[in-house]
Amino acid sequence: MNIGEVAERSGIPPKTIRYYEDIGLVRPQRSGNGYRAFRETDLHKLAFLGRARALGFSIDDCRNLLSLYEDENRESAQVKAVAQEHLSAIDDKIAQLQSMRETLSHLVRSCHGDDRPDCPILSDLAGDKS
Amino acid sequence: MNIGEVAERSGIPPKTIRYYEDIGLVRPQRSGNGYRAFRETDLHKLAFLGRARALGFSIDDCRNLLSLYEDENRESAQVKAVAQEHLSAIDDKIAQLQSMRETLSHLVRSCHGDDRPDCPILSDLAGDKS
DNA sequence: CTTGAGATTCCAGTAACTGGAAGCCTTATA
DNA sequence: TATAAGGCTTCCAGTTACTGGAATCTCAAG
Repeated sequence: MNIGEVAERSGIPPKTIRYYEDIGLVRPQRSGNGYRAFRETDLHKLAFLGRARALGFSIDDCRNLLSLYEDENRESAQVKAVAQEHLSAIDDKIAQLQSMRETLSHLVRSCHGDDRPDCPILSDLAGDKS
Repeated sequence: MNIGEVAERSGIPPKTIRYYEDIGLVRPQRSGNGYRAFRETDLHKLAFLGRARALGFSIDDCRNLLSLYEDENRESAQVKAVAQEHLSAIDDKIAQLQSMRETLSHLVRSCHGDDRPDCPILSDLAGDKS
């Protein structure tokens, strides 16, 4: 398989696949013409990566998960640990965003948003006390 | 004021303040010794930036908000538009994270997490049906 | 006079790609 | 057979918003 077909089938753009090779996540062989020659296992790996990335795992986590996946003797506890840590990072991020959202939506609601210059959003950012 | 004091009072680290000058967000004067000489207005601007950044506004948004802030003839509608767009970006991000969270927490719950290699998390990432 | 704190500049690295240029390789068509 | 289109290659640069570190300079205290 050439890179185009793999891209199509894995849903990962060619550029990204080349990047993943650069950083050692996949190691496709090469055909005589210098083109990358992907096997089914490479495709499988890339699809794995695509799903892990879609769940927000970092590249480093992905590397880790992939090696656990390929290790017959892994302990599921190791996988679970990675996932749990990521989950709690997601929770933190959600909490942070929700707090921003809270403040921001108050501000937006309080701004009349017309042609007058008076604006509580700017006042707040400027630090004006109430 | 030297950069250290401004950093202290604005809560923005010196490195970041220098960076903000690099990209033209603040333009402190210079004293004879080459040190940056900040006025109260610079400090005020930096505090403004700190608050905007804390609400998740991008540097570009900040630049925009700052210029609106300094424009006596702004229309509050412009400010509100920036804020609303950011708010909806935040909402999108929260939704995306919550969807990740959903999937991931199911997976985590379904993994027994012991010394056995069997792991639903990996199975899911590998694309195993059911 | 020396020492230490705080200031300066410049370079590089972070995360994970993405865009673009220049140039092969292959295939189809005129 | 010439050529044009499309896919592939590599390499360089840019993105976001800083942050760390090195080498050097300035200033105040003892």
